[in-house]
Amino acid sequence: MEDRKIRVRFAPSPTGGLHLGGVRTVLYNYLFARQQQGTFVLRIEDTDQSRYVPGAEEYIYKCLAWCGLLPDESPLKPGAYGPYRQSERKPLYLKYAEQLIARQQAYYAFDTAEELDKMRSYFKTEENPSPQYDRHTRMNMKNSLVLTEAETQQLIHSNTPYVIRIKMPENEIISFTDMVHGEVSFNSSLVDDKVLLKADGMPTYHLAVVVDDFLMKITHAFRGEEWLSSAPVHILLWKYLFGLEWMPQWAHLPLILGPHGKLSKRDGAKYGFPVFAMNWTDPKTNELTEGFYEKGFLPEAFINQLAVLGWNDGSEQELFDINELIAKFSLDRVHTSGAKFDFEKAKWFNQEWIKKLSVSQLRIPIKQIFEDKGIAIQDEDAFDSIIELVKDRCTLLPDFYIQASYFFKKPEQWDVASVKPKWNLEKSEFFNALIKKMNDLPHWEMHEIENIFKSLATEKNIKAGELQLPFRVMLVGGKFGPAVFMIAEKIGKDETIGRVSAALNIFNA
RNA sequence: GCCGCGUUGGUCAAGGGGUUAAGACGCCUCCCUUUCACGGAGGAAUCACGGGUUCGAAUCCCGUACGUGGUACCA
Repeated sequence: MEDRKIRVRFAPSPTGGLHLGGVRTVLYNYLFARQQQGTFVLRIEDTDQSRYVPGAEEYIYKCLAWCGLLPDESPLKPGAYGPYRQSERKPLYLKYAEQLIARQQAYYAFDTAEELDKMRSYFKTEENPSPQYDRHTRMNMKNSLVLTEAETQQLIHSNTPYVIRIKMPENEIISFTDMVHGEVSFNSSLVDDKVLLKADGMPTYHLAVVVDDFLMKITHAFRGEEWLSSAPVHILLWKYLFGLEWMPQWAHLPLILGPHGKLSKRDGAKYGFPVFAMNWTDPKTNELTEGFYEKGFLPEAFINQLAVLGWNDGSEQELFDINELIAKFSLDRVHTSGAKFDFEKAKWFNQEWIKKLSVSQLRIPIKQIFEDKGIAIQDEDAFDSIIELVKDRCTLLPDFYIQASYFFKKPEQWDVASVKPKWNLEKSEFFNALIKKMNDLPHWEMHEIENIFKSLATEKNIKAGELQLPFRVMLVGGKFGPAVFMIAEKIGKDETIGRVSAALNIFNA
């Protein structure tokens, strides 16, 4: 048991966007697998045909690829334990359900949806708003526990739809040791008779997760804490079907919360931050939910923040690359309590990673942004130096466009308001004279430009400082950016002169 | 309602019987910078509450409150 090869899995259901919590679960799986020289498998939990969403599975691969968290085994890259889509494993599950029935650990139930509703509303009281299908109610229902063997067989043979439910034992303490929560226990009397096999022959999550984790030899199972309350069902199933000694070690990860509790797509829309890894468009409603990728996050930053949202190494370090995470990650330092996602901090992580990465690593995504905006980059070396010049001012990737587009085209508008109040004839004349001086300048180089600028200012008896701001606004459009004379050097003599005279017309108007 | 899991500044968090209760984000002040940032120096702000145990509790125990998840032929 102890020397089994480590195998972990991420098992999403392809029903929509991949949210923060999902990515973090992938990440912890990935880190653990890499650290332990194990195998990371991706299994698609598509047992609910009514929730099938076209494109969702491809989307998951895309997100994992962007994050750099690719699985070792998946539907696209099958290993020895396929198929990796539960819908394709359908024939596997029935025999396990029947085995449970044979041992009276499960039973057939023929209740229709209407009959279930009826039962629930009949037993519903103020104290018990949601009655369960359990030891209190099951003997009032239509199932093989109350029907005779002959009646049951008759119903099955006449193709009456049925499900198979687990028969929860009475008053048994079910406990296990969770890798993050420690000892957790439940009383079986309080757990309902969960459906294991649906009327369409598909297993529910409860059966599928146990059967597949066994068949795929999963050793450690990470999932969100929302699954903790159904853990007793899974544990019982392991005990009945395969033996507890083969059960993976569970780790129920704390939830990632939004500003007001559970993180929802709504929060993202409402507070202006993404909740999905990448843009997701619901094919039915056409509704678009923004992703971190499109928002301009670096995968390194995204992963880094998710890693430390619920885990830390005990030191003051906050910035980790993937290799450090692989080396340092440990389940016993994963928190037990949920954490609110803080978009401000997310931006900080991105900014830090922009500073951390080399220009050549940054170039590709930034170049893409410029090209999407219609600015073709021919000279990559020049582009690199511009990236270097402005990177301290950027927190999200699109900021590079805002901070550097004026190197490639003249400003679309000028921040006239910050110039106008102090604008006068003398200043206007200064710039006219400056145009001439610049024109005559043989070496177009920042210090030389600065020299003529300052000596002209002295000559005209105006403080150079008061002229630099208008000059800046003329060249970049606003009050931002690196040293003005550097900008002038980069955009060139003709362009500088052109922008000064164009702006002069506006300022003098 | 019932069951599970939680609770250290606004947020992320370290600390797990004796600490001036780290650090980070955000916020504020100042320095640097005749732009915006970066950077630097400071500041405000925390152990949910009530009982125990103990010489001593943020740390251990019990309650309460609050939050959160579950309570589907969804995962």
